[in-house]
This record gives sequence, C-alpha cells and structure tokens, in this order.
Amino acid sequence: MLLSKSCVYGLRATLLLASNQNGNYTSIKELSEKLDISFHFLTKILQQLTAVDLMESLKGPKGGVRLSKSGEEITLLDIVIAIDGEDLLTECALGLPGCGIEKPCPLHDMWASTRDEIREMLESTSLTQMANKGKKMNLRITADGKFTWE
Amino acid sequence: MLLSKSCVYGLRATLLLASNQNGNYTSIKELSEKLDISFHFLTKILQQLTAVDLMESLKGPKGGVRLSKSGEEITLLDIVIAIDGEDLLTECALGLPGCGIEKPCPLHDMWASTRDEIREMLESTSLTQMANKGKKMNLRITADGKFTWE
DNA sequence: TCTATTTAAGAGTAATTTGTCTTAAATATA
DNA sequence: TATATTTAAGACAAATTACTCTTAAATAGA
Ligand code: FES
Ligand code: FES
Repeated sequence: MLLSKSCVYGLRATLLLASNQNGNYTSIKELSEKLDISFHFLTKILQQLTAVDLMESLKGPKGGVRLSKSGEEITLLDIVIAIDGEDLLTECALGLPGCGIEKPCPLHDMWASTRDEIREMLESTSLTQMANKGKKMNLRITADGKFTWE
Repeated sequence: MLLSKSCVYGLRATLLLASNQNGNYTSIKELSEKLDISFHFLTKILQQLTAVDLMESLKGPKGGVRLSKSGEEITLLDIVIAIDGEDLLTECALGLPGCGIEKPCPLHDMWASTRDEIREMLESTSLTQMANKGKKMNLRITADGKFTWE
C-alpha cells in the first residue's frame, strides 16, 4: 500500500474541511459520520495534524477542528508527511538503509525518479485544488459514494 | 512502504539467482547467508515463487532453487505480483474500492498515471538487466554492502 | 456556576505482517 | 539401503498497524 490507512483517512478528512472552509470549527463526529470512519480512530489521526499545526482544534460545544491556514496553502504532501512521515519519499525500494548515499541499489535510478514524481505530484497539489475538483466533478471520497459535497 | 518486506527479499534473492544463472540449483541457505535474510523466512517467500512457477526447487543434497526460465524473461513485475499481488497497481490512492470504475476519487487521474509508470518501470525491467547493472556498477543489495557479485 | 458537548490522552483489543522453530518429505550419494 | 542434506509445511511468537473504549480536560451557553 502506498499510503497507510491513517494517512488516507487524514487526507479524506482534510479534503472535506477544505471543501467548506468558512472559519468555523467542524466537529470530528460530523467528519467521521460523513466519511464513514471510526470516530475515535479519526480523532487520533487528526490529533497528529494539530500537533504539527496543520489544524487547530477547540474543545467543548461549538468545538471541533479546522485547517490552520487556507486549504490552498496546504499540500497533499504536508498531510502525507505529517501522518506517514518521509519514508515513502526517501526510502530505498529494496529497503536498504541510506538510499542513495554511498552505494545505491540496482533499482535506485528508476525508483528515485518515480519517487520524485510522486513527491512532485503531492507537493504541487493543494487540498483546495483537490476539493474543488471533487466538488465540481462530483467525485468520490467514501466507499459507498453516498457522500455529497454540499 | 511501496513493497512489502517479503517482496523486497524475493527481489533480492531472484536478482542474485539471475546474476549467476548456470542451470545449477542454489541452496536457500546460501542465498539467505549472502543476503543476510532469515533462512526460514526466505524459504517461505521463495515457496510463493515456485508455486507460480517462476522458480523450480529440488530437495536433498545438491538441491536448492533456480529460476524456471532465463532471468531475461522474468520481470521485476512478475516477482512483485507473485508476492504482493496486484494491489499496488490497481488500488485507489484513497483506499476506495473499485478504483476508476463508476466514480473515481479526486486523486485518481494523478495517481493512475503515476501508478502506470510504476508498472511500466517494473514490467520493462528484467532480473538479468538489474543483475547485470548491479554487477557492472558494483551496486548494493544488502544493508551492509558487504555482498559481492562474484 | 452548572451542564452538556467536544477534543485529548492513554489503555486495551484485533488483525496483519514479519519472523522463528519444529517436523515431514524428498533425494543425492556413499 | 542408510545417511546426510535440503525444501515443504505448518504451528507458533513478535512486531506493527488498525481500531475500540474509557476517562480526563476544556469550554460554550444556560
Ligand atoms: S538505494 Fe535503493 S532506491 Fe536508492
Ligand atoms: S479511484 Fe482513487 S485512485 Fe482511482
């Protein structure tokens, strides 16, 4: 799997947040229901995003989470790195320690270029871009497809 | 992680087999020692390759494993699919079921093209090609780099 | 101030992946 | 045929990932 489940859940949730960013807090309960993700699990994941200040949270009634800046300023890469770390983008395809430095593995050239392309793709795409695309083309971010971008 | 550890171990072992393919059987013991992989674990992994006839095995003294055809005819993709399955090359980046069909997810276009590129890269590269490259450029297929392509 | 609501934190469970160990089956060779 | 060697198979254990549940802390609003 390219991305962990946690990461995928984090992406889905932040896409949703970016899709109707209005300054208000959205409760994790609401996110978890719309996205059909376990509430407690999603809470844990989103905590990782608030920990690195990609999100802000507020406890209590009217509380919830919101992006800490405009969704245009947050890239998919920001979310991926916050949750899965840099491994995907730095590790050797053969799992050898210290990709690239000293002695590369036989797959290095091929993999390094594909890997850079993945990074480029994630880095050049903002949450808002993806959310807008999803909204405009009515794309899917849940398994059943019942989700609607209001 | 792009590839599972099992898959990576399978690739390393088959690269080694391709690097000195002479019709003889190589014992898994020898492979596991050269590659610094647990013998029993590697045995299990290679069984998956013999199960799909990418390798042949022989029990007893002088026994071991060998590629069932020329390493030029076996691609990296063959090994990856035999061990990790098609998931990496067919699954949705957001983990949604049925990538592409019906309603794609917002990442679909981007991911599908990157994914095809990964497939292309694995499919167009044979074990022998990689092994020759490794031999010629003295590249690394173990963590410590002590391994030598005799 | 009191209460209901909501995130934070952490313990605990389940599933999957990774790795170990033991025994059985096959086979080359003496 | 007897023995040593090697893969096959399967039970088992450890580590990681995925998920659940309970309790604490914060806060808006009555
Ligand atoms: S060293 Fe293996 S991919 Fe870089
Ligand atoms: S539907 Fe998500 S990548 Fe194809």
